[in-house]
Amino acid sequence: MKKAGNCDLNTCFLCQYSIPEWIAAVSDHRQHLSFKKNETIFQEGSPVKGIFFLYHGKVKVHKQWGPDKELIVRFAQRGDILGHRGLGSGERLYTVSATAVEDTTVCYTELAFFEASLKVNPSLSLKLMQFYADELQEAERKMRNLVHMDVKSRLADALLELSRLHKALHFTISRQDLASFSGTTYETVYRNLQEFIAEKLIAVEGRAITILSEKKLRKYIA
Amino acid sequence: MKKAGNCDLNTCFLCQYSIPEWIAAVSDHRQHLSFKKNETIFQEGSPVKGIFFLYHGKVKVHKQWGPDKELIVRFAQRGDILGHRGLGSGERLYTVSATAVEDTTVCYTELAFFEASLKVNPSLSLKLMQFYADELQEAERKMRNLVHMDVKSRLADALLELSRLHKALHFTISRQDLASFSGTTYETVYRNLQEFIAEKLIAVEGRAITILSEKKLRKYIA
DNA sequence: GCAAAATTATGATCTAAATCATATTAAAAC
DNA sequence: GTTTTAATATGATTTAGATCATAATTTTGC
Repeated sequence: MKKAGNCDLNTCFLCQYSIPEWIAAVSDHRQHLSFKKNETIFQEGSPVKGIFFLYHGKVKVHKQWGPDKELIVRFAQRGDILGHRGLGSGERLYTVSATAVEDTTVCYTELAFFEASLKVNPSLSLKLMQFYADELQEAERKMRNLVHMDVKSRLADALLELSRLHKALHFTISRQDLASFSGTTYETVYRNLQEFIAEKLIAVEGRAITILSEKKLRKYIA
Repeated sequence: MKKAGNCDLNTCFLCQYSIPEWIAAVSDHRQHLSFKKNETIFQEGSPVKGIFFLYHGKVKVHKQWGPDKELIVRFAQRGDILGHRGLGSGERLYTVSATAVEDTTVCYTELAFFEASLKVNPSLSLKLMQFYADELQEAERKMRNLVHMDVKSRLADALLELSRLHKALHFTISRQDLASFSGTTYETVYRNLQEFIAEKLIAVEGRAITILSEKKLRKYIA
């Protein structure tokens, strides 16, 4: 982790939904940090000191279970807020970890400044509230999927979500991350990907996955 | 569902966190409804017209999967807000159903009034935001549990949560609801409850469950 | 550029928990 | 208060998917 070049004050969740008059304050209070691939941005269980906004790169948000099991709850993209899960009514501890999956640049603001931003910018508060509602909906939809859908369907769902996130039918992800994102194991992902390939729903080359039939993939979910 | 006697303007999430001057407005805009055991308060997929506050009774918040599978995501208690999951950025549809598990009285306010309340009462907004963050944390903790813990541990977790919710070591719940809350089936709940009884961690009489050793039950989770 | 570490590939085995089947009992409805 | 319906009890069977084991290949660090 090290300091990095400036963001454009125009991209992230904070800047997008703050009134123009506030942007100067943001500029004064932000700090730029960059992280190499696989570096930890913040760690589950450690105290929340501030909020992050992703400027460049990709980040996985994940929970650990024991030494070697994880669950990826979200992939964050350019502009996204990171660390807001820590803002509950309990102890201010991160309830997830955030790890760069490629070289990444983020803006960081201390908690106090972010809270001031919420007070000053009603539309920021509103958008954050909506974002929480969206994430809660999605988390509970996935809970239902974990309980009632089989792995192949969950994997189809994960592939479609990744495609949506990347705004492309083509993206790159390791088998293990795909397993942690679908709530299963590496081996099971491997086998089901083979099946999808045989059914010509996807094409795979190393870590690169291309969706060939979004439609047929979607049928696995309903 | 029918109209019911007045709430005390003092108990629910809305009244608790509104400024005193706003309470008169709440009084003008609330509507009282009562639901019998097993009646539906609102249904997954139907449009969000308003927000509910539970005044008396118990409500399960659940998602359906096919005709006969469900997942209970939450039990709501006196004072709790209901329907806020529908306030995301997408279509305003309830993403869960709410069903009375005992005779229940709720206050109802139209969406527009609730949104006005949020604008007028910053501390209501703040509390709602914290509540979302709490629920999101909890949903993701449960996702991790579904993926990585076995049923017996999840059942222990569910029993402890129910105990916490009821603020008592004694509570009442059907086996099927316990299954839907733990992400498993009736039969598996039945068998694991037998084991807990044999281990003297709980006592069961009909639908009534008493926790005998919170401590030992807790060991199943860690 | 090479050694070490991580990721991928693939078969064999095992097991937790779902499903099925069928009494029995309890609760609700008429 | 009896019929109907729903919830509980419990054994037998099946299966999806985890775990284990071991190569082969790729990536990364020095």
